[in-house]
Order: sequence, then structure tokens, then C-alpha cells
Amino acid sequence: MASVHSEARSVAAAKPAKLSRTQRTAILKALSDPKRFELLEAIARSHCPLGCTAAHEALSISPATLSHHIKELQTSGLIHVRREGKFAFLTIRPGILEAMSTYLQSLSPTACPTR
Amino acid sequence: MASVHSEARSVAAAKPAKLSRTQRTAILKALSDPKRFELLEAIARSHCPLGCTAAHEALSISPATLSHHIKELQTSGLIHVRREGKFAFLTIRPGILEAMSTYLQSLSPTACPTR
DNA sequence: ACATCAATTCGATAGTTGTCGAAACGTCGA
DNA sequence: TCGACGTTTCGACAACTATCGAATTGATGT
Repeated sequence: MASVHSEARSVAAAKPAKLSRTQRTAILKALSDPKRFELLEAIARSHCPLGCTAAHEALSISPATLSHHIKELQTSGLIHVRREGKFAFLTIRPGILEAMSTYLQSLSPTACPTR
Repeated sequence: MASVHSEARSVAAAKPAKLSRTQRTAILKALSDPKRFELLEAIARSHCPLGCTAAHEALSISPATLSHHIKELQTSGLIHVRREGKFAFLTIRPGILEAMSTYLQSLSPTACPTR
């Protein structure tokens, strides 16, 4: 398994997604802002398709700032923005967080003798 | 490399470490700088006790900047700095990266119906 | 056509921070 | 005691960015 293209994209996550160095830094920078992280958490907590208005209510920031953060999360590849009429719906793109998580895990000290 | 007071701590990682919101944001901010992340990677790649001089050679930054980044990683709780005479040795603190990794994992969309 | 609403873009501002050189500090060997 | 060396602290500066209000775009309903 673990093929590059998964056709069953619906239910379970599990997408390999090897991240380049550039992607990693982009993702970490996107995650580093508290409000942006809260936004991601809000998207995660809602069962994925989160309306932009709901997001604006969850965080307490102006629409302009929210739009900025959304674009930031989007260009880093963390979320997907689906536009429907005048609304926008935010979903977490599967695989990215897992890949980041896995990479971080790989840095942890497996055996660090002299502490 | 003989450690003066080696009292044989726990060898393997596996420390629970629940992170507070404040800790999470601190960690993510610490990870968000490319140089700092490279530094962490360097510490990880070396088998943990990384000398400050080696770090200075790995990244190409001034001693002042390196010191700044070290402090940043330290206060975020990601690394431990052991001072020995005029040297400093950097080790990754066990549990933290794992905890962060786990938390990120928990945000990923387990079941996201409408893509 | 018009008004309304959601979202984005623009311009500006304030705060943050990565970076360095120079000076200072602490340690070690001579 | 002195000088060399590793590391830190101190300003200072430049670049970045989070934030907002106002103006704009685009879509919807009347």
C-alpha cells in the first residue's frame, strides 16, 4: 500500500505526503501564529466544512484579518477553500498534518545516552 | 565526552507530557524559524549532545544569533542545555516533540464527509 | 436596477523578531 | 596574572507581519 495516489479519499485519512523542506517551513510558519492555529483547531473541531462566518465568530478578529489568515493557511497547503456563491468553506486537507506530525516524531530522541 | 554526573536517566523516550495551549504556541513559534528548525534537526541528527561549536558550523550564523536561537528553543522547552565549563551541549528534551506530534495528529480530519 | 451581504484587497500602522558587531562575561591553560 | 577562547548580552537596524478601517468585488434577493 502507501501508493502516491490514493483513490479512496473519503473516510479515513492516511495519505503519505512527503514534505519538502520548503513545505515544512511554510507549514510551521503558518501554524506559528496563535490566531491561525485557533482557526485550524476550529476547522478541525467543526466536522470540517467550516463556514467563513462561523470562523469569524469563533475567533474575534476583523474580516480582513480572517481573510489574511485563511489565505496563509491555504498557501501553506494546510487547508482547502471551497467557494460556493458568496460563501467560503474551509476544510483541512488530509495528509499534511499527518506528514508534519510524522516528521516531528522522527526528530525525537530515540536513544539519547548522556542527558 | 565522559559525563561527570551521569546518573543514568530513563533511556527510551515515551513521556506523556500534556501540553498547555501556551506551551503549544511557544513550541510552534520556536519551530517556525527555518534556522532554528535546522538547529533542532542538527541536534537530532547528531546523537543528541551537540556542542555549541558544532552547531555554529552546521548553520551559518553568527555566535550571537546562535545563542539567541538556543535560548529560544530552550525557553520553549524543546531542548535542554547542559553547561560544562565554557562549553554548552544541546539535547532534545524527550516527550515534547512527541506530544506536539500527537496533538497535530489529533487535528487531522478523521472523517470529513463533504470535501 | 438597487440594496444587501460575504469576502477580499488596499494602505497604513504598530509590534515583533532575526540578524549582526562590539563589548562583556566566564573558563581554562600558560 | 594574563591572554585566548567559547558563549552571552547589549544596542541597533532592517525586514516581516498581524491587525484594522475603508473601499472594492462578487453574488443574491427584491
